[in-house]
This record gives sequence, C-alpha cells and structure tokens, in this order.
Amino acid sequence: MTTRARREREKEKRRQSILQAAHDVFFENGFHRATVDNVAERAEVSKGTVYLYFESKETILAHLLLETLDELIEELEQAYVTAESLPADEQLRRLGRAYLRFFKEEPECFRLLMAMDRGRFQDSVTPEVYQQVLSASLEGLGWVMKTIQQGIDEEMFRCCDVRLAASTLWAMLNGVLELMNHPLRRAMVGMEREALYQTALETVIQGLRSVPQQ
Amino acid sequence: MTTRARREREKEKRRQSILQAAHDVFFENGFHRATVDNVAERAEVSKGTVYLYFESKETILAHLLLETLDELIEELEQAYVTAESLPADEQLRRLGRAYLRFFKEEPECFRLLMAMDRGRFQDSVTPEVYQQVLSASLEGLGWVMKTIQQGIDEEMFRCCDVRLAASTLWAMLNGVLELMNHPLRRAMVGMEREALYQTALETVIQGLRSVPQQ
DNA sequence: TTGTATAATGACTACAAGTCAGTTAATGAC
DNA sequence: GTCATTAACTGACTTGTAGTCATTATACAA
Repeated sequence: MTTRARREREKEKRRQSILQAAHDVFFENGFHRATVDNVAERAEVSKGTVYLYFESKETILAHLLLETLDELIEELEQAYVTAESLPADEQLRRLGRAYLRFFKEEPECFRLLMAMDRGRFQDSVTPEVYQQVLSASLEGLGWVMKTIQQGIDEEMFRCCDVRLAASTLWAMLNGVLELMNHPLRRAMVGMEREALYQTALETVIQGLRSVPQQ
Repeated sequence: MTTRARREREKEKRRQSILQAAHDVFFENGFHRATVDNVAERAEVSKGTVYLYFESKETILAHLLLETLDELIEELEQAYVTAESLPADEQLRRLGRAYLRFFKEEPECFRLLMAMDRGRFQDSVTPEVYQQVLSASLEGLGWVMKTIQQGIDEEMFRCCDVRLAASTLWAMLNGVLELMNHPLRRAMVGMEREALYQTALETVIQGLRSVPQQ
C-alpha cells in the first residue's frame, strides 16, 4: 500500500502550501488585517479546506511561528558553537547579536511571537500547540544558560542561579526589542535601535559580572 | 448662562460613568472578550451613546490607560521625591520597586499598555490619543533620567548618555514584567516573579556602574 | 462498474463593531 | 403656557469576518 504514503505526502504538501500562503498574507498587511479568506484564496483552496488543516486563524500563525523559532534556535546554536572557545562574555555578545540579527530580518515575527499570549490567542490555540512554542523558546534559552554556566565556571560571572540569570537576560533583551520594534515608542525615546540593544546587552553582561544574585 | 456649565459637567459625568463601566467590564474578562454592548449595558446607556463619547472600543481603553498612567507617574514622582537624598543606586531601586508594585496591583493594565501597539489598536485610535499615552510614558521616564543623571554626577554610574541608559533600563524592566505577567512563559522558566524582577533590577544597576556606553 | 472513504467546497451562521435615521428631552424666546 | 431649536440619546441595521457543515467531487479497491 504505497498509496497511503503518497496521500500522506500530498496532504503534507497542501498543508505547507497553506502555511506558505498564510505567511505571505499575514506578513503583507499584518496578522489582524489578514483574513482567512485571503489565505484560502492565496493558497488556491476554499476556506473550508484551510479549516480542515488548521483549527483557527491563530493556530495557523502558531505553526508559522514554530517554524521560525526552529530557525532561530539553529542560529543560536551556531553562534554558540562558533564561539565556544571564547570567554563567556564574548560568547554572550555573539548570542545576543545573533538574536538581534534574526529579528531584524523578521521584525513582524517578533511582534507576533510576543503577542501570542494576548487577545484571542489564548482562546483559539490548543494547549499542545502552545506548549510546542514554549518548549522551542526553552531550547533557545538553553544556549544562553550554557554560556552563563561557562562564565560562572570561569569565575567571570558572579550569579549563582544560571536559569534565573538566563531568563532575566532573555526577558530584558525582549523588552528592548519590543521597544525597538514599536515605531512610536522608539520615536519617543529618540534612540537608534542598535544603540539601545547594544547598551542593553553590554549593561547586562557587565551586571552579570558583579551581581551575586540571591 | 450657567446652564452651559452644568451641561458640560453632566456630559463629563456620563463620560466618566462610561469609562468606569468599561473598566469593570474590560478587567473582568479581558479586553477582547468584552463587548461594547456589555459596556453600554453596564453604564446603563445605549451602544450609540458610548460611540457618542468615544470613537472606538480601543479609544475607550486608551483613555482608561491614560488615567492609570497618571497614577503611575505620581507614584514614580513620590518614589523619587522621598529617595532624593539617597545614593543614586538606591534611588533607582526605589523607582524600580514602585514600578513593580504598581503593576502588581494592576497586571491587566500592564498587559494592555504593552498591547497598545498591536492589532486593531493602531487602526482604531487617533494619533492624538496615541500621542497622549506616549507623552505620559515619557514623563515617567523623566524620573528615571533624573536619577541616572544624579548617579553620573556622583560618579557612581559610568554611562554617558542619560536618555539611552534610562530607556534601556525601562525597556528591560518591561521585558521582565512581560515575562512575569505571562503565566505559561513564567512556568516555562520556572521562576518566582519577584526573583526575576529583583535580579533584573540589580543586574541593570550594577551594569550602569561599569558600562561607559558609546 | 460501483461502493466507500477521503478530500474539498462554499453557502451559511454567529457574533461583534460601528452607523445613522429617528425619537426624546431640555432650554429659552415669545 | 406654547412652540421652535438644539442637544442628547436610542436601537435596529449594516458590515465584516471567523468558523461550520451539509453537500459534492475525487480516488481507490474490490
């Protein structure tokens, strides 16, 4: 029964083409302005078919974001691996810059990732999908934790709770990215995007040197 | 013509009662689950009347947030004033904790403030209202800048761009608050809210001591 | 050829934001 | 007191869009 296998492949193909269409449509005018009818039209299927493959508009987005997160994790891994022999502060700098680089290419993606916990999202996405997004984020955090641990071993960093330090670093950089991403808020502080991020990264790295947490 | 004045007062009263109703309804079940009909019903007016006073659901929220921001700014001012004679790092700690205290009482409010730049918001709120929210935020940032400037004068902080440092600090704390506010993400990092915020604040303060930015 | 399962469709429902023609109420001129 | 004018208010209606489901088309195996 090789038919079964082919059917599976074809289904997967259709699924991918819907995802691709959704990517185009969502990123063209933003998620909330895009309609599921737009996605269906772009994918050359009916709206019903879209709902055959995904439970809700939000679920489509979640799956798009999952794919993007996978790419991000790979980039972080690569940054970690190529910097493994450097001192921990330099490693962190590399990781931080890789993070920035990634979201500079896909700013809409960052916005959507951050928005995932708001509005209709919590109601429309099944816990499983949600969980997947979270564990992908966790994986990324892993590389930061590894680096910080190395810094502690080298006696460069004074923090004693690696996870706490990594989470904080991650949250803080997200906060800066969020500010950078928001045109009006950024205009308000009147700063260059890069300068903000650079300062944040450097401040945190220096802070890790001298904060014996807890 | 004292009638005119009374009319004005009565209009303002109605406006306030709609805002109060909106506050109740929005914070009871979250903004996106609340309907304008709910707000109208709670305020004991028709939906049309609500739209007589506010242009859109989002605008109602913006005005609610503006009032909350005013309170926040007052709290920050108070924290600044009562800590004015202390060393700058301690002042920053006080400001940071006041910020945390405020949003611990109104977590929904923080979420909504952060969400203001997403989704329907940009389309539904007039630039004027938007501007008001931003300048309120700026006012809050002013207290942080004052404190950091003092730290530079005392030669405690090494940063040379006060605005850059303050913006970064603010953005980073927002990032942590956002993580804290999000139940699933917080579960993911498995940290206590307070510990995260505490660590972030301390890390940044220490970072400011040793980062000669630019 | 035909019965069955699988995939796809699009007209339809539900729901909520926002509108506007029409109603009601207050005010003030006479 | 009556009437005209203005301001405030109403709620049925329009519009837009997410999500459903009865129906139809297609592919395959017997």
